[in-house]
Amino acid sequence: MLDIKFLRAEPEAVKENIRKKFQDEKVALVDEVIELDEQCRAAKTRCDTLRNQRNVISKQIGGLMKQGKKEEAEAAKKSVTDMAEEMAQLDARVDELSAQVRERMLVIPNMIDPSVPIGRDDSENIELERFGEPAVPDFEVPYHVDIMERLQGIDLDSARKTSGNGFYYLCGDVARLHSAVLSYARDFMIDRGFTYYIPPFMIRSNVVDGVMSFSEMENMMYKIEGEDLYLIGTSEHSMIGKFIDTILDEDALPQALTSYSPCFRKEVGAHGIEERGVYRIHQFEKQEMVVVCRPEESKEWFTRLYRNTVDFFRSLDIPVRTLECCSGDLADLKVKSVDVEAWSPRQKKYFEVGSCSNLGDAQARRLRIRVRDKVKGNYFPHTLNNTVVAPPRMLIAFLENNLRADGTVAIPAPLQMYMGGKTFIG
RNA sequence: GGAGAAGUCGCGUAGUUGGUCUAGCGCGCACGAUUGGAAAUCGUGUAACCGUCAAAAGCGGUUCGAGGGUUCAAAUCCCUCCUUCUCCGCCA
Repeated sequence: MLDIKFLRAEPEAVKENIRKKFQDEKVALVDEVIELDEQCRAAKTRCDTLRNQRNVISKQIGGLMKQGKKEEAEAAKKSVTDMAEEMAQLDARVDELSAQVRERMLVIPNMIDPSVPIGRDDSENIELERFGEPAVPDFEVPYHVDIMERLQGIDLDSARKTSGNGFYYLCGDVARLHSAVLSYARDFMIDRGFTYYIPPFMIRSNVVDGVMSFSEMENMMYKIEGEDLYLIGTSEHSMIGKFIDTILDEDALPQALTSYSPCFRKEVGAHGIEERGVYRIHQFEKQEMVVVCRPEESKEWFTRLYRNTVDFFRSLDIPVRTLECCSGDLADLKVKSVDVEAWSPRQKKYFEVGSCSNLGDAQARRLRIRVRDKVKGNYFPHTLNNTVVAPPRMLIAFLENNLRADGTVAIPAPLQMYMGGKTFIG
């Protein structure tokens, strides 16, 4: 969400930004906002003036009543009554106009960072850097579900019976591996100075409204029947939600948080749950990073955040690359975003395992998250988020890359203490 | 789930026969005075958002959990909702 003052001052820049994102149909919204906003402010000014008059007269009436001057008081009352109708109309007009302005402001995309490459869709995302050798072994790497089944580590048939498609039972060493990865990720981030959180796994509708659009909500969030509660789709929802409508002290910044949670997603829409396996599912678990920082520090944090994920995967011998989201593929709220992708020796390509985003001040503005600054006045901080790791999807990369010719799976050194000292499973 | 109590400007509180409430007081905080320095003391200040303005100051508006209503006028009266606390019940 943009600052409307910025839009008023730089309408052409906002339009140019919309074009860069190939959303030309939204260009007209800019002029509409300017027009509606102007009307809205005019109505508000007029309404405020009337209300001021009313307040002044009301106060006089109070004085008159006290002195017992009944007739004068009655006359004054009448003059206020005459204003009431115009005021009511103006009030309604202001409400209506500001709703129309907000409606448009919510869909006008955030200003993208100058470094974001211009492109229409995900096919034009740009590889930034590779880490590790994308090796293909000389034996065949099976589909990840087959690897898991051979390890007696997954039961999809039972999950379909109890819960339907898109759910899983993990068991034995694979389940243990799943927990080990999360425990290791937790400690990995704590060691890097992040504060560990276990947040609520359900949030209220007003928080949901704040952190996502209506269509996102419809396509992602599971609602608890008969309660004003939704299952979170990511811990970012509860972690950012905790700051809604708050003013942080300057010395509380930066907030560098790492949170664990299960994540629940309906996955309605474009992709859906069309594939077998645990790549896209209704339930997974995730270690996340969330940062709230000073605006001038967000670029530096952005790089640090996705490097954390790269380092994490590299420490588990998984080759990764970073992929910069082009303008057209960038979600409207984001200033810049980089995906971390892991190498799949079976598919011989990289696939997404995490996404790092800098939201600038847009999310903070939308959620009224502010920082107290007595000298310059309160300001909106920047917010960022990134995936550390999200199994079981991550296990696909893990198993494929650590699979050995004899069918066993190597456990890299950092994970061994979380696996009871095992150096391999199988 | 049952019963009761309560939500006021960072914190704690005052304020309910509607009108100098333009929300008082205490604490905290900031600045200043005093001091060799400090404590103590004294003084001053102490919210957010919107509008007006080139900008600041100033001025105006809104906000006493949220929303609606009554009224010329609502922290105060009425309605609906939310939340918190206490006790009981149930339960990882």
